[in-house]
Amino acid sequence: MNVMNESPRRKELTRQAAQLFVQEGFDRTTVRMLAQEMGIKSGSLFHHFRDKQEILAAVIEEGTQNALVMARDALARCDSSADARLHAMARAHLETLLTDRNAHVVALYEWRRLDPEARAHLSHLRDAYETLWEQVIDEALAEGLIHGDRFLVSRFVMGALNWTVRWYDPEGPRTPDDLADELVAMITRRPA
Amino acid sequence: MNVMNESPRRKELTRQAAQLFVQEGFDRTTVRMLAQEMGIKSGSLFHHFRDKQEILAAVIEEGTQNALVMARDALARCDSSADARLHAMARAHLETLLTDRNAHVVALYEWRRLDPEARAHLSHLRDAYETLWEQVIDEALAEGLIHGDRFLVSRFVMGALNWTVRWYDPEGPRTPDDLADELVAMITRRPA
DNA sequence: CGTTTACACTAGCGCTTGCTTGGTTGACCC
DNA sequence: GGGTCAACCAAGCAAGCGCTAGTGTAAACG
Repeated sequence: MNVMNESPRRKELTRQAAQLFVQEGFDRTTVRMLAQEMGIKSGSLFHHFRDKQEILAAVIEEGTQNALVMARDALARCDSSADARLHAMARAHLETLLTDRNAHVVALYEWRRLDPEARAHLSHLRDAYETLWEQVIDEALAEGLIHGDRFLVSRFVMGALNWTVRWYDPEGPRTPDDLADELVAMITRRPA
Repeated sequence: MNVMNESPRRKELTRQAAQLFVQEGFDRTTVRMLAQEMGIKSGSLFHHFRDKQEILAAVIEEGTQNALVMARDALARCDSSADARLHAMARAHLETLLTDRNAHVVALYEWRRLDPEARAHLSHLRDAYETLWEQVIDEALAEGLIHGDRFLVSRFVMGALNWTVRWYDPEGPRTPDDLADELVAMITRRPA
């Protein structure tokens, strides 16, 4: 059992697991269902993952890692004005939420099913991401672009953004960038 | 099996079930755990509820029903200015989220575990609540208190509010009213 | 060539799950 | 004081669960 590796095979299996976790929820997804989706038998699954928990952790790690990379890239690519950076973060957030939807839905809904060790490890990743947000919020506050409590504003913004997975329809008329722009407009006191 | 009634006994059992569902998640909560928490044996549980699903539906119905009543009362109690009504809705929302926290956390996290019939029934309740919000948002838009797309603004606000169950600490320095006021300030373009 | 390695299989163990069945208890009612 | 009824219990069934053990196989390696 080569449990620790980052093989492309394992990446693909993780992606398929995410799909099922979204459809059925973690607890209702059996190892037999996972195996069938992957085109193997349930026993073979444990060649790639130590146990079912590890599959969940892999899914969430993937999604969070990607979000962090996307956000850092987006910040690196834009100028230093708080407005530009706020837009960049919001757009990057919504873009990962779309392209990597399954993994993020799992991260949002099944976080509590992680065992304590996995949770501790993944908390660091998530904290790094949230710190990015707080920095950008701080800059916007410093420039007078927005007002209010830094802690509360960043929580409110994260909530508004994450809630989109509940109602956003990719087939609808609105693009993720539309949402991002409207949200930033809403909190920066400029007409949309 | 007196399944349909609204006995006070059943209300109390529902409250205890909500507690467990929050702690363990619906799927991980066994009927034996529920029975123990209720001080009865697992078999006796099915005297009060048809099956495990019905307990979940009862928990969510309770919470949503209460939220609807609270919101309507709050609106009835305040004057007709959009600002006052916006505050009233936000405060009422956060107050139920606090006093009825268990039921609302279950509604937010375990909604997808409902079977189709229960979901259809409860959707109406939830829609009624969301319609209230959209009306108040409409009034605020009409008065020029806020700007933007009615649909998007109400979704963003609901997201920001519902996300609070993730991070809000009732023991902390902030009251629910503080949060409500800060949120309204954030979207109405007035300094906090 | 023989050995190793990655990946898959079959078969099933030990346990837990939601739920059923058949029966007991005690409070209330005419 | 016999009948009714809500509330509970003891016992257990059939199904499904995560996971393990042991084996097969084909490609890669020296």
